[in-house]
Amino acid sequence: MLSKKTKYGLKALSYLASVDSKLPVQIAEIAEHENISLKFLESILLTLRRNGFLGSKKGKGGGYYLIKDPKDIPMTAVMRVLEGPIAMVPCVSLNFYEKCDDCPDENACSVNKLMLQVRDSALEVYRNNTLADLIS
Amino acid sequence: MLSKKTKYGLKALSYLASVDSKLPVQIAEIAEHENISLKFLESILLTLRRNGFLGSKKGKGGGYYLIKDPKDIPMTAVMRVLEGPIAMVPCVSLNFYEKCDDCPDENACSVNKLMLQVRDSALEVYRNNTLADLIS
DNA sequence: TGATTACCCTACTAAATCTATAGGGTAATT
DNA sequence: AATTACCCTATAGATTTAGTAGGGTAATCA
Repeated sequence: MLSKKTKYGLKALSYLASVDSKLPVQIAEIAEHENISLKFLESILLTLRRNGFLGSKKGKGGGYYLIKDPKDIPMTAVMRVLEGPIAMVPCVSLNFYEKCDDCPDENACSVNKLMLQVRDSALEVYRNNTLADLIS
Repeated sequence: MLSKKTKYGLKALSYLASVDSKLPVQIAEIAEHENISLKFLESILLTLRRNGFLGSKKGKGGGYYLIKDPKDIPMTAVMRVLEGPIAMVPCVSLNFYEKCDDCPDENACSVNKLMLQVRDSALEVYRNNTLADLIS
């Protein structure tokens, strides 16, 4: 299940990409337009800024804005920051690998075998989609 | 994230498919071989039986066994029973559809657009894999 | 320079879900 | 009739989610 955090983050990014001016957009405006709790959105935008997706400007006329061109923002990066691992089990994760404590041999594990394919197929989708693709 | 329930269920099914006799296998044997809590496994096997994947036999020499040939058990069916919806958001789910309460227009929603592709790619993997494919 | 605006940060919490554990009941086989 | 193994209910600790509350701080503009 996709977390609300990821969902809201994606919506916020999409909104920022759709207004397409480089002017900062206030949190309140995004929250209202996308029906998101203001305080919750605030924390999400903060992590997006810390991870290099957004810039922010304080003071009057401030707000958040995209740092890069939407077509240069792949969904792989966004998903990893917001949702975490793309893989459904740690033992097939590229960026968050962890060994299963109950599984003696990964290569013989049916779960591993299946989830490897699921991860690859999801990765392909995320790699083929940039933020620009989502708003067209 | 894949739940332990699904993980254990898949492992149990794989084990039953790998022994490939039609003789019932006791819960305790599966639990020990796959490092699964016995009582937890018990409840998982029960739901698999109720959903037409397994048969059971009581009494001495009893246990669980596959009802169908492993190559006739698609992962789509297994995943839906154990894990629930394959889609990451209800608004793109085929079998568990639900409208988003915060989203005025699904067709204009970027999350919907992305998750639709993710669902389709996952579905393709699950459709192309039967239980037989996982143990070979 | 001072008021305003908007970002920034911490702490807490209600609710839900997950992952079991405990303990007993019941049905089928030998 | 005894044994074996399935079947069912209830409970609970841990973790995660999805916020809420409240205040602090930095930058802008008049």
